[in-house]
Amino acid sequence: MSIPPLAATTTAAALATRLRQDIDQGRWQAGELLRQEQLASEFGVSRIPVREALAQLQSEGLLRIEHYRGARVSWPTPAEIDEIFDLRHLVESDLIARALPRHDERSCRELARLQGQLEDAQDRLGWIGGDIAFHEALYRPAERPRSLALYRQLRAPIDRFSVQQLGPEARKQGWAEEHRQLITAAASGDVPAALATLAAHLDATRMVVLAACADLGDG
Amino acid sequence: MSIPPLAATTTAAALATRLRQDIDQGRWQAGELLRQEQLASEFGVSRIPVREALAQLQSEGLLRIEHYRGARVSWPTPAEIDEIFDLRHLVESDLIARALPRHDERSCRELARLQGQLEDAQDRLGWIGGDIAFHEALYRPAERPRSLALYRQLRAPIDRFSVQQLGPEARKQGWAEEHRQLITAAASGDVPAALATLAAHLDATRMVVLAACADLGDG
DNA sequence: CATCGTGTAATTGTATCCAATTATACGATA
DNA sequence: TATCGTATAATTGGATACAATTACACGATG
Repeated sequence: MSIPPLAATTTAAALATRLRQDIDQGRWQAGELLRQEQLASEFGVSRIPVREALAQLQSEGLLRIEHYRGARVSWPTPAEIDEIFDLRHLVESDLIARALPRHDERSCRELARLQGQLEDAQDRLGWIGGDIAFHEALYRPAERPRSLALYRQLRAPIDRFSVQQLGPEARKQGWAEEHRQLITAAASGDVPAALATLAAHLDATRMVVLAACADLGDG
Repeated sequence: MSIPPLAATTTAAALATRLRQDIDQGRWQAGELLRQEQLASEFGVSRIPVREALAQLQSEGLLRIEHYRGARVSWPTPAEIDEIFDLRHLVESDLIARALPRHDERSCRELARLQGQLEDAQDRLGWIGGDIAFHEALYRPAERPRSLALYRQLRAPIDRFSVQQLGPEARKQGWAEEHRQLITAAASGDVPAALATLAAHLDATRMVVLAACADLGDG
């Protein structure tokens, strides 16, 4: 059981978290403008923390702020999505190779627990959050904080496609199977197997995300 | 000749650029606090754009903002520096391998021009800026905007050590020689040679930065 | 009818002001 | 004397108010 985080956070950060979810859930279309005043009144705050939240999301690559015009959600092109998955392949392969030798029985139990929790997730946001948690637990023993942050940063702009396109059912079998193979590889320290599974996992996800991107671009 | 950017920028962005330089030049010590009011009066603006600039620099990893306490410049540990250079190796190797086949006579002339400009640089900031420009021109033909942005992001938190430690003389020979080898490899499309030179270039820089980190940590 | 000014409304960027929190000085107490 | 508690100052976070810029409606003109 985790200790509650003493609530010492800023409203701008809370807003950023909320807006991140809204973007993932497709609240705004491709180039639609996010109005500061509207968001401020919606959440009962002034525009100052709204602006700081928008700046934060811009630094995460989720939207782009144009001078005196407004903030519009960014829409990765298929080429950018490809590039992001190539980068994820580079970074996550490095992470998993470093993490695997350092996994132990306890960390593998944790992985299994997270996977169970993931398969029980009810809504799409919980499901994507569970997937993130699983992979972070998989990579954490590498003790590479910068790479882990980079992993998060690379996922951020494309998770919306998974959230919006995939229900908890789509590709659930293949994806759960790959996760279980990763747990097995972690338990036995089989780096080549983990690398192969990870590559397959990423390639499959890439195809789904590209398809979702095309669909949402049309609609 | 590049067209001047129509000056359409915000004061927060201008402040961020200036503060970035100040951090690179060692204006603040390891955990020293940046005072908003002081910066605001120094630049003749209110605290609002100062805060936005600080938030921007935090997102770049140059400083960390603590709630109701203030912003202090972040100080990478040797382990973090190692990790950053490992990531640079991954990303820049990928970039150079993709860029090399797409270099032509014109782009190589541009590389040579930038290298000449770099060797003429007078102050340390101009020198580091020239190094950044050279590597960006080297990687740009890859047409991988995300990777290029990542390259910038990885350099940002460690360039200060190069700026503060290295004069234009330190390791100038070896470093200029490596740059010329990279130009030759680009002209001939010799990917293995470029990868080897890049690896050596990065490793040499890593050593210098780690030494500078240790020195500045002591003083 | 299309196109170009012009003026007004809407929106963002910044300054000023207030509230919330933290740091510091100073005295009480063991 | 060292430590704790309290009052005050210093600082940040946020709200309100104003200035700068852009978007839009509307009419004039070819």
